[in-house]
Parts: sequence; structure tokens; C-alpha cells
Amino acid sequence: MIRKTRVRFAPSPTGPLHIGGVRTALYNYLYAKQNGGDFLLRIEDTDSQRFVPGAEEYIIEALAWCGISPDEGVEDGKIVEVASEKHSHAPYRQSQRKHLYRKYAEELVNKGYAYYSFDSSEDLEALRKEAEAKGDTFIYNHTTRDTLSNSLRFSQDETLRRLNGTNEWVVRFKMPENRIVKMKDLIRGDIEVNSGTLDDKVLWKAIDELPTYHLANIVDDHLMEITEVIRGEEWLPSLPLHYLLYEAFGWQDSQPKFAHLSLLLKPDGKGKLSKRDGDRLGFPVFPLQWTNEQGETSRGYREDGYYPEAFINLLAFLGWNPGTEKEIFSLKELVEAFSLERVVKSGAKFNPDKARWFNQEYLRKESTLSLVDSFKPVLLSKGIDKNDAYIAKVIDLIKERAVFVNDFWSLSDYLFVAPSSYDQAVRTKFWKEDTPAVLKEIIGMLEGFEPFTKEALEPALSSFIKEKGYQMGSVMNILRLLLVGESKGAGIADIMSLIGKQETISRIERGLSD
RNA sequence: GGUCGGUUCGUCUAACGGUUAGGACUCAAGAUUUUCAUUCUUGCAAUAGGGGUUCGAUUCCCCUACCGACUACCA
Repeated sequence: MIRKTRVRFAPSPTGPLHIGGVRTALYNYLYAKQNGGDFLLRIEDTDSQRFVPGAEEYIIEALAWCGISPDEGVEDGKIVEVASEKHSHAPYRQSQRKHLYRKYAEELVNKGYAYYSFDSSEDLEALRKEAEAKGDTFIYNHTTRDTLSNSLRFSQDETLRRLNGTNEWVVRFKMPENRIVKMKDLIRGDIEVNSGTLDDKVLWKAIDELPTYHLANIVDDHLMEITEVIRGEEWLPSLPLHYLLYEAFGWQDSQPKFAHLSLLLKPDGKGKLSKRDGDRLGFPVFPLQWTNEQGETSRGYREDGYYPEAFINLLAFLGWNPGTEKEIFSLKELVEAFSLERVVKSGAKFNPDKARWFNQEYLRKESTLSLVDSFKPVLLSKGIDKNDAYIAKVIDLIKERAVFVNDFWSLSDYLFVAPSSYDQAVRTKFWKEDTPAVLKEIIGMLEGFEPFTKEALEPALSSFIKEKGYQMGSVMNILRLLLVGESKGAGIADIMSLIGKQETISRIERGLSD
């Protein structure tokens, strides 16, 4: 039986999406599209304690910005709550599916794969502490469960009595005492684990009447006909549980295949990439800017000036490569080239320099015309209203030096406004006794100069300096100082022709009078 | 501690038993240049360690080391 490829991205709305999460979503999306399948978005909000308002909206907006659009799960920027022809598996928010899960938990108990447990969190915590003090680890499984408070030990009457009128109970999976669970991972190959080392995971939390991740995830993946689960490496340790759960439900035949992605690591030091690293090292770890409940703002790739295409491209290359030397890929090209076989097993340290490089590559591919459109609002905000043709000439001069459109202003301010101060280091180095006289001569030469173009000015300036016996370097650097204010920028002739004769002369005169 | 996963230049990675171990980012040097860049050229730089298997191991196996994840009524 050939099933249509259906994969899902299933984040928890506990905060802004981290770039590692975006990468997971991206790989899911690429895999789905490559196989002509569906990419679904499901919100796993079964942890009522950690829910963060706005996180769900953030996730949807971030994916939209990246161009990773779900086929199912969201419509008009909102999670679909009511089933329709296209969204026949709605709702896609687990808190709205809570009524579904209970019967599956009960089914497992009835079949003997799970049981009710009445131990309080405090009691278990005490047991953990006690074991820890002895250098052991407390584990709720075959080694301890017949000494604890659960339906495995109690009579049916006793169990029923405890179940009624209270929510101080959970359903736990009865992990087999000694079974080699053989698993297959699309990226890592075969993995085996002895179930005896695993614990009896909680499947159902009576206290908030919600399943845990493990139950909800398996039930939803089954109900939503998911064919491949592509998720983070942090889930690898619970893969045996998930295998056993599919088996307990009798769903082995339609069980999805699994692929576990390695984590994104800190650029320096050790451990996985966290929000703090971005603040510390000066790069975003979130796709979009995010302000938390305490009012602290974390920067985002979008606000930092990254093109979504560049962002996607650099993310795709963190843990995957096409096997060729091509590095710049559009989303469409990524869909074609992607394969899980070429996903790297080891974790990737994030490299902010390389991230910038990707954006630079995309910036260079932009047409001058579209860059004019991006730059115009910046200029307008500074009260500068130049025509498009002028802005286009400016952009042609500075484009190669920029990584972001955000760099344009500092790269080109002198082409719009005269310098307000001069770099003193440059001034001391090149300002000689005869400089004022030389500058006056240059003004004189410029006054009658026509046409005032780069092509005409460049040779004229250089031959003028040579004929007079002046030093090329010092004269040009002084001109640059008066025109630009510091030691940066385009060629002198470029600058002169662009700002025009009048402005050129007035800037030199101003420098003379200072 | 236990379980699982991982380990090629500083970083991202290629080489799925036979290569002078390749590319990209970063960095350095040189060329170009009136500055800063760009561009071009060149350079620095790696198979964690030890055992096997093999005619031959980056590649397969084992051990050690190191890194990471997990070990919650969180996901």
C-alpha cells in the first residue's frame, strides 16, 4: 500500500520558535514537497503550565516569513479549528483534541499495556532524592513498580475506589521487563535498546485531563496519517517507547518512519544553541523579533535585515549538503536537491560569519531597481527625498560593500548629506601647509569643468595633480576627507559627478574655511 | 551514574576501502587602487587516541577519551 507522504511540524507554544525549530520545519517541508506530499502544522499545547501567549501566532508568522507554508493546519494565519474538506483532520491544536485521547489511554490499560498509578509527585520526588543520596537513580519501572502505589498491585475495587472522586492519578505505560526493541532511523540506521532500562512513562495526566506528549503525539500522528516523523535528536531516547506504543495499539503497519535531526550547537564552547548565545555573541537565534512577558526583546533575522531566502538557505546547510559545491539554493531548488540520506549525523555549531555571507550573496543577486525600493523608506525616514535615478546610482556604487540593506545608509550617507565632521587622524596625516592653496587651484579647475562626469573628471584630476607635481595620494585623500568626512567610500570622481559641481565645490570650500 | 547518539582544517562540510584528504566561511599575504571595500592570486589549517580486519583504512569492527541528548504528572 502506497500512502501519500504526510509529515508534520509539531511545536509547543512555549515561546518563540528557535532557529533549530525552523530548520526542523524546513526539512519537513522540503521532504514533503519533494515527495509531492503534505506538510502539516500541529500545535502541541498539552502542557498547560508552560503555555506562552502569542507563541502560536509567532510560530505561524515565522513560518510564513520563511515561505514554509503548511498545506494543512493553518488557514488565514490561524490554526484551523473546524474540520473541512481540505482540513479533514482538524482541529490541529492538541488542547482542542483532548476528548480524543482519553479512550486511547483507557484502551491501553484495558489491554494490559498500561496501568493507573497513584503515587504523588511529592512521594516520587522523595524517592528520587533518596536514591540520589545513595548514588543511585530512581526509576519507575519493573524494578520498582511492585513496591509503589498502582493498579498493578491493587484489587479492582481498590483501584476503582482510588480512581473515583479524585484526579490524583496518572496512566503509565508498562514498559516490558526485558525486550530488545529494534528501531530504524532514516538518518542514523539501526538502533537497539533493551526496554528494561527504560521507565514507565506517564501517558495521561489526570490533574489537567491531558495526555503527555508521548500519547498525544502517537495518537495524532496515527489519526493524521503521518508517514514520516522528522524531529529533533532530543526525541531519540523516547523512540523505543513510541515504537512500543504503536505496537500496543496495533498500528505497526501504518507506523511512520522516523528521522532524528542533530542539534544546533553554540558557535563557541559547548552545548546546544540557546537564546543567551545570540545576545552574548551578537546574532539572532530567532527568525523574528520577540518580546517576552518581562518586556525583554530578542532580535530576529527578519529585523536584522536578512532576506528570508538567505535565512532558509543558510539553515538548510546547517546539517545538510547537496554533495556538490553549489551553496546558493532557492527554496524550490532545495526541494529538488534535499534528501534525508545527506543529512549529517553530528551536531552543527552555528557560524554567524557564514550566515552573513549567505545574506551578502543574496543581496548581490538583487537588482538595483529592487534595492532602490528597499532603500527609499530608509532615506525618507531621514528626510531625504531623492529621485530613483540618483538612488540607483548610489546603490551601484555601494552594493558590493554591503551585507544588508541596513548597511546602505552608513555606506552612502555622504552622497546625500555633506559631512558634519572630519576624521582628525586623516587630517593630521595629509593636511600640509600648502593644502589650502592646492585646494583653491582645484576649485578653480573644477569651476569651468564640463562635462562634470566621472569619465571626464577622473583623468582630468589625475593629470592636473601630476602636472603640478603634487602627490596623488595626499591630494586625493584630502579631497576625500572634505567630500566624505572620513577614509571610506567610492572613487573621488564617482562622488564628485554624483553630488554635482556645486555641492563638490561647496564641500571643498567649507573644508577650507574650517 | 545509566541509556542512546555523535567525533575530518578554528567553523560548516566533501571524499559511502585506493585522492597530493576537496570546497565554503574566517584569517594572513600579494596584485589592483586616491580611501574603505570589491575583484583576482596565493597561503595557513583536519581524519580524537589505541588496537584489530584488509594488499590497502577518514571510510568496517572493538576499546578508550571527549562532546551531546535523554533520564519530569515538559515538550
